[in-house]
Amino acid sequence: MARLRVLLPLPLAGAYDYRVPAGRDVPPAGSFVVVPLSGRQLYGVVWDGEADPDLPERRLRDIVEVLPVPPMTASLRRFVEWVAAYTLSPPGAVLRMAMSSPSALEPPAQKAGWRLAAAGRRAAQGQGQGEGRLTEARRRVLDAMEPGEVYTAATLAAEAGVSAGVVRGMAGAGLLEPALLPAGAEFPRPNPAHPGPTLGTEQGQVAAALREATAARAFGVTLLTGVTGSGKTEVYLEAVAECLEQGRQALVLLPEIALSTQWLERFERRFGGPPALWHSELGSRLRRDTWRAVAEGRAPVLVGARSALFLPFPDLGLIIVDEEHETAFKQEEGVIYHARDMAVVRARLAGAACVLVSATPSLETLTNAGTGRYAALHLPVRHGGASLPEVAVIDQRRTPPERGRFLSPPLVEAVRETLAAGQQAMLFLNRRGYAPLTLCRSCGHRMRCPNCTAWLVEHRVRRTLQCHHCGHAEPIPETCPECAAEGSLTPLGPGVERVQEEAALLFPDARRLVMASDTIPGPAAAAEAARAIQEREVDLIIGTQIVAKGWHFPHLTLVGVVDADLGLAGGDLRAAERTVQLLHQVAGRAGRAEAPGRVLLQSWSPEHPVLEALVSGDLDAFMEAEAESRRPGHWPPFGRLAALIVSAEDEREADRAARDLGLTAPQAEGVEVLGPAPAPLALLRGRHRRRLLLKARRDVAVQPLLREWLSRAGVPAGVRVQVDIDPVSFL
DNA sequence: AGCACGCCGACT
DNA sequence: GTCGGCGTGCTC
Repeated sequence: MARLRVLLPLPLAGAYDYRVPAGRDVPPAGSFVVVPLSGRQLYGVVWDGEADPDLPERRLRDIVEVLPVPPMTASLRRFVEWVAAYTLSPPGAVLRMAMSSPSALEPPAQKAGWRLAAAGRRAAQGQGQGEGRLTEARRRVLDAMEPGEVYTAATLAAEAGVSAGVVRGMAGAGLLEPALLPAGAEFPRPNPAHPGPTLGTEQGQVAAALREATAARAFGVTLLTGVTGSGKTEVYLEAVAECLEQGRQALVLLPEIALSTQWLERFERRFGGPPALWHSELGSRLRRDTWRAVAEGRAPVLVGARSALFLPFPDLGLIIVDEEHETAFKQEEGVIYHARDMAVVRARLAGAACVLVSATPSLETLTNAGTGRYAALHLPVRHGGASLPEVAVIDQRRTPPERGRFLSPPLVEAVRETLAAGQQAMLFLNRRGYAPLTLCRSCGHRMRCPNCTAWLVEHRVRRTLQCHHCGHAEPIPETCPECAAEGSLTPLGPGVERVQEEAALLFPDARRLVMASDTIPGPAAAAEAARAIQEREVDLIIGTQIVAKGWHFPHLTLVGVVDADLGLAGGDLRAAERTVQLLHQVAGRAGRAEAPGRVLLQSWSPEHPVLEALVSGDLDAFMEAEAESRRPGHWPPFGRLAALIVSAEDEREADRAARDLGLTAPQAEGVEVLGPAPAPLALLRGRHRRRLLLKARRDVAVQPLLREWLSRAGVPAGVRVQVDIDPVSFL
């Protein structure tokens, strides 16, 4: 009896061997199968390679069933293996991401529909005999139908522009016969020939280059840069159009797909219809239908969050990573991976073109473009004649805000002018809630999270103190929990809620909108906010980083950054790079139409290179300097990093395990291990955390080193060691 | 990921 | 004397 290997979506070390019952066909690699495992039945994938001939027959069990789904392509199987090896995760854990909708593997439910009967086909060809006179309405229904295709009564009536009664009547007359069709959403086919927006000369040239890269039907990476408003989206949608014309599938990754309603409008303008969507908020039904539509090639374009990389595209021709510098592409839990980097790998294994898009590319990507590994295309000007906003710093030391206030006089004045001119203004502060710290004025006690090394953030609207790391929330106490003093708890520092309170005092007549992840929880709220702003129902937007991405606010002419220094503190390798990217992105919201924009950055250290770069607008020079500061120490992208996070409920256990790991650290040429040290979030969700950082030269393969190190060290029970290859966050 | 087996506290 | 807590270990 034949044996084969089956990979299961579980964190097991490898594939398990199963038997194909006698007389049954041996399913090819990639087939989705049902197999027994310790008394239950699981879905798995027939994997490549030979089964172990030494495994005794009695330990083998039979494959139960081969599922009627297109097999997983070799390209996706290699991708699963590659990601597992790179991230040091069990392959099954990666496979689980590629099987994220198990119910999609089951035969789809069928629903009742109609197709042309023999009499209907004759009538359609004008050879009807005795089936009654062919009315105009019935004629239209026949014209709308393809022979052999199955339609629901409702879609058929809608397509033909007749009432449902006509369809019923035709069925009664024998022109149509009942048939079953797969239930679930019909997936629209975006039309590459749809007349989209007209491109400018330079846009057209860049679009042509991207089309060429896509038409090559081979792997290659292109970096597409250009300031906000230069039309990068419209340009890369031409690559999508080319991919569709090639008959291959296209994948667009966006950092925050759930909030991207304006992006979807631009897509529809180009293609006359929507793409398929993939993100964590999809309902289970839509999720299942989408997964299956992708697998069957019925979804030619899919737009999604990072997890969409693991969808079973049968013939992927193009991957776009928009806002490639965004840290949201880094998955920080479970299998820890960077979707931008994995997109490049997925494209290579699929023989697809890959386009990385950003106004402010990451240093990693810039370096790859600099060495010629990636092609580079640039859109130099803003489309439609709009100019870049003018950026200036407000020196808080010279013109400080009033005591207990956070908006300095020049910024208040600028907002006033803007509002008086009937234009919109935005105040940006990357901090949710009312105040980041609550302090007792009487004894100095600070309200902190019981589970994490973090202050509790006051959310005045919800009347709670919240931890932004673990979700802990408690009511704001009347008295200090430490010294019992009454009314002594004082909010310290601003969050967007507090800025909105100040704005209410300063600009009482302005219609204000707070945009933060807790006030804009999903696509519907995002769409409503975008609409209200576009319709000028809002004068002043007060927002966190969610306002930075992808929005188009044509009447916004002033952006005030409440705290431009925020994010520069702390020993994070990428703090400066990230701050430049975020603030540049926010600045790009201003002045997109005919009115020129203005950006004011409140800062206590205007001489900081980040602020100077933003004011001068010379981000290239800033990134070059950033590169030169990282090169000598072999910091990324000129070297490799891997973080080990050791955690345990017991603090001493965590300490001991981390110390033991440090003592057994690999000693090799070009490799350095830093730590252990308490993680900045030394306590997270009740676990004590220690960090070690392995730094290696670029030419060192860190995975074998780490594998050997971890197996040698032997982690005690209760202690968890997470490996984060290419860490982005240093918490 | 489940689920069983296994060793220490409050009960019919 | 048992029922049950969830800590370790195995599943082809």
